[in-house]
Amino acid sequence: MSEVQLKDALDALKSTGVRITPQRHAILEYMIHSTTHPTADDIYRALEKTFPNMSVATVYNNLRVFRKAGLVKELTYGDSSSRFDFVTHDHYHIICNDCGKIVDFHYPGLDEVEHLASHVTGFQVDYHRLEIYGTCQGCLSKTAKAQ
Amino acid sequence: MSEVQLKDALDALKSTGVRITPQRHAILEYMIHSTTHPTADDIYRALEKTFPNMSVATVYNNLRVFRKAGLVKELTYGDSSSRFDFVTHDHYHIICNDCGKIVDFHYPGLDEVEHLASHVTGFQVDYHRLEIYGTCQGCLSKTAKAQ
DNA sequence: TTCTTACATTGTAATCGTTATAAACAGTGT
DNA sequence: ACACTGTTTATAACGATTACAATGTAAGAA
Repeated sequence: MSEVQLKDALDALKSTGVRITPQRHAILEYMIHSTTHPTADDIYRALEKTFPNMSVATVYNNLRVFRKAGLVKELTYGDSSSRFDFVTHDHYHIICNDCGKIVDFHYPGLDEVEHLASHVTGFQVDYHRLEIYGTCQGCLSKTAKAQ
Repeated sequence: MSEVQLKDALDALKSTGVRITPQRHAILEYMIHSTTHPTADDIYRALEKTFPNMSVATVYNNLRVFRKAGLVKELTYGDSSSRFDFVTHDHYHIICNDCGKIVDFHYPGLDEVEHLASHVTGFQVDYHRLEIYGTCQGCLSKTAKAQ
């Protein structure tokens, strides 16, 4: 199934005239198989073994290419580095304020909010971003024990 | 009315044992009267005249103090610098992808999403963040003319 | 009041994520 | 083979934010 995703992504890229290099292939593959939401540096370090000469700039460049192609979303989480998320179905993120863990969950799109916002402000709406913050089960039980 | 907000904010700070310095007073006052969503540097430059010796670090330090006290929210918008928003009523932001303008709009809280997310993931939910992205009227008419 | 202590501010250096740049390197079409 | 265009690499630069050490300042105890 993720093979299909990869193929679709590569096709989508090719159709927009972007060349498929081994590095791009590897980055996409890594992102699709990754269950976490990696930073640029995560990706860089994960592929270091396979591409000893690859530059961090290549990772950033290609993440930007993917983002422009709509294959990847960038999540700016607080002060630290951005995390990147391969776009699959519509889903949102819930983020643990203690350990930074990010978990996906599904929810029907918030079209109504978009419409209202567009109506009130006169903006042409493109998309939205929703994140929920809290504490994950692991950190909850950790602090419970500590007391 | 914004005088009341300022007084409330100062009281809230004092009650948590935070000292009210002239700089803190000025930063809070600026944020409450500001209709935009200023960056740390905006605040710094605005108060330069009144506090010629104030350091940028002071602005950052105090914004962090305010954030921890729940008086101020930090908006990490893309790659550039964070913007800070004095917390008033529940409102959300719509952001122009062209010029970066941020406009407030009201919408009833998304409690339902929070509940579902909490139920599905087992997180204890604290708060959420929602932003809508698009193009503002000004930029829309600008690009319309350019064609 | 004066001393002491804890918190605040200041100025500057350092950090870290990200981007710019220039050179070397493919692929593709002629 | 040649020119062209897009890609990677390596490194320098940038810019926002933070850490740190020194100085300043307010409040409470003696």
